[in-house]
Amino acid sequence: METPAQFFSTPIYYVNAKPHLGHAYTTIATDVATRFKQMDGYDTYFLTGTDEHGDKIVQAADKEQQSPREYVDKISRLFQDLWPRLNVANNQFIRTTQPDHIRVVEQLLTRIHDQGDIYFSSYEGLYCFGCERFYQERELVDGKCPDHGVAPSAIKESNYFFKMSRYQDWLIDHIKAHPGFIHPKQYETEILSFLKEPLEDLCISRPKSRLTWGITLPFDENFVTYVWFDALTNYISALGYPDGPLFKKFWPSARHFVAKDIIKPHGIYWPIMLKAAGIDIYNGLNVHGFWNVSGSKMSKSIGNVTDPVAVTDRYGVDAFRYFLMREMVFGLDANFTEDVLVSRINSDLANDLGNLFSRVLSMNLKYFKGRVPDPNGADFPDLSLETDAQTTIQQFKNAMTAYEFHKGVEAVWGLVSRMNKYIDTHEPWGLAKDPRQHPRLESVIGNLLEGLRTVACLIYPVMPETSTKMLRGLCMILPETGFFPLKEIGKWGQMSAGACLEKPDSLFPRVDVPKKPKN
RNA sequence: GGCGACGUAGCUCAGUUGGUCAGAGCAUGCGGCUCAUAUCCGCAGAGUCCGGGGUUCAAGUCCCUGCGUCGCUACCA
Repeated sequence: METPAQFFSTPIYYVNAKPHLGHAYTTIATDVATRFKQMDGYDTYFLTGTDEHGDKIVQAADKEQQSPREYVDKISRLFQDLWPRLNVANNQFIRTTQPDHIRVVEQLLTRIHDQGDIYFSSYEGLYCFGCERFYQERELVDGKCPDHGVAPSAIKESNYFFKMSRYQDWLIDHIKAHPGFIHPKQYETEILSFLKEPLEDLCISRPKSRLTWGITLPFDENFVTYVWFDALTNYISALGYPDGPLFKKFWPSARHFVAKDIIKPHGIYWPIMLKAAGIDIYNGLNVHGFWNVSGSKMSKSIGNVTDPVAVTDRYGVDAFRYFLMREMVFGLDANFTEDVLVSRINSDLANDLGNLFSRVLSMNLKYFKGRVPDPNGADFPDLSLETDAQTTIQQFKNAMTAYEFHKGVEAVWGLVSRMNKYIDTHEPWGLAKDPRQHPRLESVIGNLLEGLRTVACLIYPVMPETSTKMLRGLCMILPETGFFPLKEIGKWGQMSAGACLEKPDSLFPRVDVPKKPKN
């Protein structure tokens, strides 16, 4: 049987500011999904990158007295350097200023232009010379430009337009015929409701008199292409469209992760562009919500733009990744607060998981000098955790397959909790006092070790470092991939009997919280 | 204005297709254990599931309506 392929992407991030919490979340979520699919037996490809053309880039570069090229190199570098620090294992980092990307954009534009879905037309609008842009009536304040306080002038400009309206009915049918194309469902509803209104055609160019930092239209050298034909095309240019082996293997298995602010370009423009170009439509869109910080929207003026580097430096990468996946219901908004992060670290990671790992291994050390009990020793069906583990694996798989990361994490913690109860119920310290009970004690410890192995395997997508640390502590020999395939995890008795386990370091030290004085 | 989301225990929030759905975690109180990172386990409390109406044998769960919070309203040519 052929290995199924799965392509995941993040948006390419616009390099007009440095990376923040939102970028980190999208990218980590995509990384988690990728790692999970690998465990589930897929060949995966994970793409991220930066979007580097356009007006705002030129302005930002001017402000820093740099050329656009210098400027985009600098900011793009910040993104490229961030991902390894967050344990994000992307296969490729694409930049829209790369020649091979530019070539594909040109090809795509040519193709769609040749078949007649791009036309030239003039537009008359309200233009502010200070801002160098057109305004919609509703954007004006008392009929004046909000930045300059000057009434804009009515001027005429000609541009190229993409005939999206032609494909509106097709898109509606496509969405309805492919459940899950836009996930979660509430965003599909949203897109379909947009599509109830007639689509207007998309302006895809800017005259070079106004903007030169872009890709020149292949059919008119006086214009550059604007935003979406440049940015969205990255998803296929990165794979080497039209003939590259990656493209042949991974297209159209793409699922694009995006935040809810860019569902329209991804849910409407992009499928229509593909359709017009005669390219297969991507598999689907995974849309997530926004992170608020301490209860308010992230913004520069409030000063709560959260820097992922600062958080991970302080609390660790795995704790950060865990928090993001556990705390946000995929698709809904969530709140990021340092208090809540610390509370999650202390209760879930230190008290539940870390302490469980520690108590089991120290009992094994105390009662059996660290030797792993023989799985073929005495069998006590009433002591088996195998069914619990298998149930957990199934729940985990179901949740992760549906991109419900918080549920996947919860399923694993359900097992952690059951193991803590199990210890209390069977009181190994009581069994240890009676030599006749030693076979039972061995079975209890053996089951707990197997349970820990299961947990260690399952947390791999979310917390790869901790997974490895735990598996090493359990003397499991890691496959070269760094993880155990999902379908192999449930098999009981995989620990090597007789291996000698040492007392490990704490997985997650508690974070001291100064008690708040009452009142 | 239009469209959409949300409004569930002190706090943060889960609740696919209507029928153990009145929940989890945290916080709080009491009790238990000692293997463990002063960790773990048990028990307890509170909520008219925003208000009102409707459909149904049965509704946080569907429909209508009111209130509150938030987001989008694109092609910024």
